[in-house]
Amino acid sequence: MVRQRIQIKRIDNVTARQVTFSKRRRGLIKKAQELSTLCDAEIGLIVFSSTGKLFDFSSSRMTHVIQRHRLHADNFQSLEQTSLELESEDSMCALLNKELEGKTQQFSRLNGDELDALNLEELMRLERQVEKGQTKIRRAKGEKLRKELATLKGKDVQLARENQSLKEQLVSIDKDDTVDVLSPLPVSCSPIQDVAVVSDTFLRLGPSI
Amino acid sequence: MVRQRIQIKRIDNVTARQVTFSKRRRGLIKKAQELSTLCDAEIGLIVFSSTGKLFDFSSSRMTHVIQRHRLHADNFQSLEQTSLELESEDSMCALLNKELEGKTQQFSRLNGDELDALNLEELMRLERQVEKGQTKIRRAKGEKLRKELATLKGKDVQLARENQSLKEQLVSIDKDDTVDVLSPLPVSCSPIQDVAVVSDTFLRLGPSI
DNA sequence: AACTATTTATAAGA
DNA sequence: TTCTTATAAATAGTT
Repeated sequence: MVRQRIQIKRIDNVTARQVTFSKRRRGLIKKAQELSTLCDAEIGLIVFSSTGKLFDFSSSRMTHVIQRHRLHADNFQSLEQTSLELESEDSMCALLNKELEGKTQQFSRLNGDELDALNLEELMRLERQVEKGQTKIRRAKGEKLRKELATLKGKDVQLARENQSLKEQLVSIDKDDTVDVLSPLPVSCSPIQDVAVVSDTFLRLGPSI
Repeated sequence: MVRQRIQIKRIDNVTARQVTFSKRRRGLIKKAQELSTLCDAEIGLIVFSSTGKLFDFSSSRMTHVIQRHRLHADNFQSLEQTSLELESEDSMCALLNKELEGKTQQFSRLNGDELDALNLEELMRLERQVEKGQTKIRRAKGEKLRKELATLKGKDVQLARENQSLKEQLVSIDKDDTVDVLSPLPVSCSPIQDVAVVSDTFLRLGPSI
């Protein structure tokens, strides 16, 4: 519908799907609001993202909209309504269970387990998928690392400065000879520990930063 | 919002309101459909006109959408929970739902998405996890490949043998001069296609067999 | 319902 | 995520 008209079919790319979802969800909710205001309509809108997140809008209490819908639905579906109503929780559980199983299997396969049933092509697709994820993870790691190092560097400089000023203080105190230099320094005067964090971070790095 | 931009407030003129309702209702439902298709979202939309007429759309069973909505609502409205009915099925569903969300997130992260909340150490753990999976997947691919090649090789040998025997038959038939050699060979006599599978398989292989 | 001048929504890219 | 922008889609007012 813009730049280029798109087909109305599932967007495979996860990122693109999330972006589109975010934009269109807001558009949809805005339209629902406008319709309810302009035409004095009672509206309930429920949206679950593919990741299971809930978004909703209702012009009045959602429970009221749902109640009213049930009343109307009863007129036309009194046959299947009773049995469905009773089983709904059960079937909900069953559905969730099935979803969970599917997701668990996908997860296992991404971890290299339960691969027996896959054919060569599927294995190769899986391999590509893992490589994509790997790239993203490494990029995220690199960024996180850069940020952490920048922070530590700043801290480092600051601590070195503090160190310097503390040394100067000690020198001037030594001159006065009025202080017991054997008593422990207050905590804030022990920069060595904090500086050590820098090298610790370096040690924890993998081979492929 | 055309010819002249309109204010989003109740349309007083009854006719105009009905017309607008009809147009916008269709637009809204179309948008809901598109969003559910494009983004794999579960959507329920309920609209009552000011005259009390019901229009609705749901990407799956409306009852399912409503149930799922109640589950989510329950998580945030523990105040008004009637403690009696929530004991069994509902809490079971809520639990499954939570599990599913958790698994979905893990899955996303393995795919390199939703990494923002992870710290450096977690990212590195994730990287190692992906590498392990990758190794397993590659091993599985290699094995699958070896098997497929072995099978094809066997087939190849057999087809070569068949080819040979067919040629011999042709030679002996030529001698007789009793056969129309222009008529197409029966399917089972066209070994070229089958042999081609071998090289096709080679072409499809990734760089890291 | 159809038309069409405009507004709005939004896909792609930054 | 948020902004921008070119373009597609929706729609207010009219016929």
